[in-house]
Amino acid sequence: MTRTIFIYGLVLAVAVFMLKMLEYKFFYRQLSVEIYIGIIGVLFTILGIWVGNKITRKKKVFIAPPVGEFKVNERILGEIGISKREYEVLELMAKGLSNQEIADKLFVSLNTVKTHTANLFLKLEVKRRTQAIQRAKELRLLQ
Amino acid sequence: MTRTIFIYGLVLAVAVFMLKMLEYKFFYRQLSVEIYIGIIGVLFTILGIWVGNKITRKKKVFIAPPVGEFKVNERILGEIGISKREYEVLELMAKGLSNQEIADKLFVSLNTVKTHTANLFLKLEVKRRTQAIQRAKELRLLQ
DNA sequence: TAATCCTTCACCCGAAAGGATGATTTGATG
DNA sequence: CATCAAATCATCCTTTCGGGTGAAGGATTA
Repeated sequence: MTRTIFIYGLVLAVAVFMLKMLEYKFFYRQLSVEIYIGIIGVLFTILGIWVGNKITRKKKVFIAPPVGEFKVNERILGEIGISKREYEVLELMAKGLSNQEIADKLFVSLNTVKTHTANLFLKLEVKRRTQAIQRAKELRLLQ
Repeated sequence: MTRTIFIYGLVLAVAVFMLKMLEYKFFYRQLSVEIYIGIIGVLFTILGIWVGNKITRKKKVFIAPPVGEFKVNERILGEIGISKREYEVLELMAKGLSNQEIADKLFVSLNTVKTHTANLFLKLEVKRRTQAIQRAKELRLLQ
């Protein structure tokens, strides 16, 4: 990235230099203003395309289809003793939300969410949220 | 594509028009040549970036629904540009391992793992590891 | 040969996550 | 009514994550 900017600057400098040369010819050989502008335009357009391709890498948006039906295993849910609220947190956690985002979505404080997650980790017997999500899917608590 | 070219032409025409106006000011208000060139340069650079983005445009790619057993979608893997090592990290990440644990398992430093994860987040266009795992499963890069 | 990619590692810094613990309120239930 | 679980929030502290940047060596390729 820094390199790209550097190269861009360099090319720009060279371009300006070349334009100065051109300017010289322009004044002494009666090159028309239009041609002058045209050359500058083409030059910078090419430069722009190049830079644009460098910084915004071409990308494709992949869209995956949703999969099949699913039924929550209520039995295990009760057996482990996961409360309604905790389950809500679990769901949002599995969607990849941060604790703060979950807190905002449920209209509670960050601390509350942290309490819920801590309880979930205890009940699911895991140490991290990634493991919790995994475990929950294994137990068919989540799709 | 034809449309893009057409729009490009249109914008070009507008640009030339604006430049003519500028030229007018240039001659009558003694705008310096450097500023004139600068404006033209910036204008056409922006134009170039825009055109570049239009040409190499992100397109939607729909992923085939899952049939039978799981098979890693090598095509997407290559298209997104995830390297072997990065994929290994992705797998371990999905198993719920921490960066440190991944580092130990792959016999590399924690910093290396963090570099890989950072690259993965870029390529998968996500912000967190939980999202990365999700996305990877959507794209059928992981089971 | 030069450019590019991959892999490796480092340092800094701020944000997020997690552990431990305690406290309050509310609703259900024996 | 007393009690218990659930839900809420807090504080303190440590660990983990993630962003940004730079750099070096090896492999591949134009």
